[in-house]
Amino acid sequence: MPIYLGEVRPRRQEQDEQQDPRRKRDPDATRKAILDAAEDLFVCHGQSATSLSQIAKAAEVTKSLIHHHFGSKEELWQAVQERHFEEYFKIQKRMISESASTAELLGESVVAYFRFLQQHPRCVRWWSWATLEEENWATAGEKELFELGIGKIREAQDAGEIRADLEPFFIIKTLIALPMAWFQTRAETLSLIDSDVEPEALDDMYLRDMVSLFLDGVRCRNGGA
Amino acid sequence: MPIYLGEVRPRRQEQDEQQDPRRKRDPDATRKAILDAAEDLFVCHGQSATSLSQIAKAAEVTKSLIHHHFGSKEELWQAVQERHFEEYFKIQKRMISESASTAELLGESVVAYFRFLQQHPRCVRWWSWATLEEENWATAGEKELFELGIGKIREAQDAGEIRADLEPFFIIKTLIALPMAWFQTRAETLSLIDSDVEPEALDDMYLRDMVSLFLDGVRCRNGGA
DNA sequence: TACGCTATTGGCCGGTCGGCCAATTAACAG
DNA sequence: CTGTTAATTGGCCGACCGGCCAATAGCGTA
Repeated sequence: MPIYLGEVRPRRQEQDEQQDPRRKRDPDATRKAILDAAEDLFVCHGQSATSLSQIAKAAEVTKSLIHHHFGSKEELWQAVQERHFEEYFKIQKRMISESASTAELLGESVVAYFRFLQQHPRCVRWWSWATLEEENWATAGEKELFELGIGKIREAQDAGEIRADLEPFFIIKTLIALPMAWFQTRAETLSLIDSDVEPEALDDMYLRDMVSLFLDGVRCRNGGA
Repeated sequence: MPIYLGEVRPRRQEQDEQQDPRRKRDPDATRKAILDAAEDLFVCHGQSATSLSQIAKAAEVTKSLIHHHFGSKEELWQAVQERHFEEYFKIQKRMISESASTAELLGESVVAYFRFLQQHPRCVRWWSWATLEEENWATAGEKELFELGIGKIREAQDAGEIRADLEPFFIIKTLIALPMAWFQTRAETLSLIDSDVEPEALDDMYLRDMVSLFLDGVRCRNGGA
């Protein structure tokens, strides 16, 4: 004996019906709605704290439909992850490819990465969940990204722009760590700061010092040693 | 899927019975056993993926007993967290206080912090869970730690050992981020490296380059600019 | 010894979990 | 128009969740 807990709104609004009133089934839109809702909730609460019921409700879909399209909760998580990282790798790859391999390569890269994470807070949280909730193997896309970056750094090292005594892999690790860690702990940092600067201003202040420190750390010294 | 960072030892071994066979109740030992088991499982799987039944089984205790001693699951998590961070802050505070505030302060500090995390992998994971699973406010202990570190850095800046144009708070952020991020992504890194170097050797290689980069970034340049 | 306190136990609760299944029905190919 | 496919639905399942409670039993104390 089901109980009506309020009205169930249709997944597709009236505008959609005007666009195509005959179409009452749309598996692609359904899949997207489920993926979107799942990404929201997974990013917010993590996988194990998110139930299929919540996802179904948020996507305005029945729970059975999730199983129909994705199989299990685990497979849904994988599907969301694939879509997420596909987008991420595409953007990062373009970023690295477009960057010059000479003078201020690393400075531009770290700023670009910082701005990217600033505009995509989901990336930070998703990546954090992923490293905690599953065995973390490097994917092919990740390897490709590192190879690309290592190549660029080697060029800059050969050109004498960057210290040759530092392993390029570790430089990239540092480049990634500094922006990522900042946004991972952003809320905590804000509560740690007494003054009432706006978050964006604080971001910029950190970025300036961080880039300065990083560049001084990787650049060749004039005086040697 | 999950990573096990240590086994849960039985609460009372046979030796204990020999020590005091009459003693069949020991609330303190029980509390400790529950906290130990909870810490193991929370660190491994996070709070929401850990059930009270699992904790009870691991601690060799009934579920009711957990509620008796700690109230709710949430309160148990808090209790574990308090015990964990109390230990953490004590060690860190001693580390900072003992460090000199002159020449190689930051070099020693970052190495010490790196070694600490290397020997306490739980800290990395616990801290990661904490930043994801709960609203993260800076605690009093954390504030104290930062104040302490900022003071030390200011002294070094006044002594001309460290660049005065960098905000001490951000220097500390960097100092923490570089070791933390390394161990957060350690498994992924190992799968990314083709060669079969031992993990400890890789740690040392990263540490050397990271410290060198960090010190070059914060130290005053002879030539100015 | 007897009593009170509480650590400890086993059993139970309502609710929710992930997952499965049969029935319905829209879309489409012939 | 008819048959096939598959998107979609509601209902159901056993398992397990966190939490509660009455009963038991070991300990300190009077």
